[in-house]
Amino acid sequence: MVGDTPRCEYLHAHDALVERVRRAQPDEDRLYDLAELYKVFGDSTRIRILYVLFESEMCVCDLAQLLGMTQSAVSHQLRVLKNAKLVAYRREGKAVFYALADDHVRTILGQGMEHLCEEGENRL
Amino acid sequence: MVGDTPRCEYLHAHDALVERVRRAQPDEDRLYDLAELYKVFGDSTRIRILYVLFESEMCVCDLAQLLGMTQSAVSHQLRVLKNAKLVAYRREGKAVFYALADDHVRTILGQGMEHLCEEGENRL
DNA sequence: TAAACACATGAACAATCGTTCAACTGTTCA
DNA sequence: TGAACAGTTGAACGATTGTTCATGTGTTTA
Repeated sequence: MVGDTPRCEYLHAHDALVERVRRAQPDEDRLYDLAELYKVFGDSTRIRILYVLFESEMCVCDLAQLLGMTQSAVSHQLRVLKNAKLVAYRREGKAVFYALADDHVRTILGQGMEHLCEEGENRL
Repeated sequence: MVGDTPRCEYLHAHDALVERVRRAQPDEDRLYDLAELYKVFGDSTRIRILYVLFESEMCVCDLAQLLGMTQSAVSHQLRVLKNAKLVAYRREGKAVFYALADDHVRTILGQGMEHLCEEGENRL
């Protein structure tokens, strides 16, 4: 975006470090996809849905009722979760049941929650 | 938000489940904070910054140079990361050096990256 | 002290995101 | 087959978000 940003004077001293770190970076595309993944977790409605599914698979209607939301809104969010491979679904008559896709989602949620808890503890 | 959403007919059959799951949910505030945390990870610029700091602590100017961004833009994002307790900083003369706050951040990044890699593998 | 430097911050604009409303699939049952 | 139901989808509006530009803060050095 910017090519003529003024560089700090001691930059040449850090040049080797900067270059080494730059080479250690993953592909930009991969980092972009990673951000997209976390963006899916970054909405309280979707987090609530995931935590419900953490306990049990559930149909859209029950989800909407439990969360106090429109079926439409829930369905839109389930679509996002489905595209990110975070939930799986199965049809049973007129109803569609959703569940967490795999244990990976559980782990990620757990890690995040741990970080929140540690904040209050001042573990330095 | 919605109180008069039409309920599916078999809802009364699921009532016990819904109620049990509802009671198992963490506080709303906690889930909200968790979403806020992931929101911080949910931006490719911040992910890039975190992955750079994954390799080494670095001053703002070098970060800006490495990422091809304005010092201002980097500084704004570092502020967000700092507020979320994801990075720590120390002053050395005119420069300020940033680093990952703790190993928790590393774990979360690693878990996310693993999920991305597994997507391609069709591990069903 | 005054200038230069590294960084932080506030305002504002463009872009992205989540919800609502309305219409549309697809399944079941009379 | 046709009505009722569970769920999906598209368009649009309001709110949130990230960058830029300009200015402010704090440290060093002449």
